[in-house]
Amino acid sequence: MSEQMVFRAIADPTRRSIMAMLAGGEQSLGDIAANYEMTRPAVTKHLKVLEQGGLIRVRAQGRERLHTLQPEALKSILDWLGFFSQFWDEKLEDLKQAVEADDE
Amino acid sequence: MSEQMVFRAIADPTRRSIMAMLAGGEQSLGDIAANYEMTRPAVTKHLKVLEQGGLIRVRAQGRERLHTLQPEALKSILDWLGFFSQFWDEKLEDLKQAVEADDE
DNA sequence: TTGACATGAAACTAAATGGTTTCTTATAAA
DNA sequence: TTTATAAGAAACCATTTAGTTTCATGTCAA
Repeated sequence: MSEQMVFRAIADPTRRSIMAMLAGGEQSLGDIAANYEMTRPAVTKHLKVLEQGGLIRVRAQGRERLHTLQPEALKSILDWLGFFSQFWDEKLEDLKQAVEADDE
Repeated sequence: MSEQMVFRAIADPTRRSIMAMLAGGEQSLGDIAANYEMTRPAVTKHLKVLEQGGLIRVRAQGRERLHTLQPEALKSILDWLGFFSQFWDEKLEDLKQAVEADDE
């Protein structure tokens, strides 16, 4: 679950779309795949990449596998953006610190 | 310069490293390439991807090409993160709005 | 307990990606 | 005006990626 895996995971538009969909709540592979032209195995692979990046959690229930968004994993991205905010706008850095303080 | 090109550009660790380096100021291809094991043409390709994502600007000076960081392009990423902050932490959304208000 | 259904796994393919080498062009400096 | 330097361009290669098809497995329901 390295930082790199998060960047990799969000690089693909289909995966970002899946994340947006899961923001609406837990969904099975079938539910998710119904929204795309591609086959289920293709969607499964995207879900695996998202899981490796820590962006979703998977839970088996009966013969289904339910996927839930894990948006906290996006903090790596926020950290990275924070570095550049030095050269851009100090407010992003402030926000980042606020979010982190919120963690405890 | 689509949103996708920004996500694609930052997906590669070498390119993120180049961005960090350029945060220190304008640099020529030679300057940048000196910091990597790979050949100059390889670095050139990375720079092209960064340029396509709007993350750097290139300016010719004599026989050199000077590259400067364009961190504003990272706003697409911030926007996208902002959507998920709904499901995570409202503070990120606040920050995003603050940054955008700052634009005028 | 048979059948249908949700998923996993494996083998394969096409295209994109990250890299190389070689060659050319433009500018600066001796 | 040669010569050296900075970079672009093109052709090529290996690996990864995003997708497919086919087959196997586990679970629910008739």
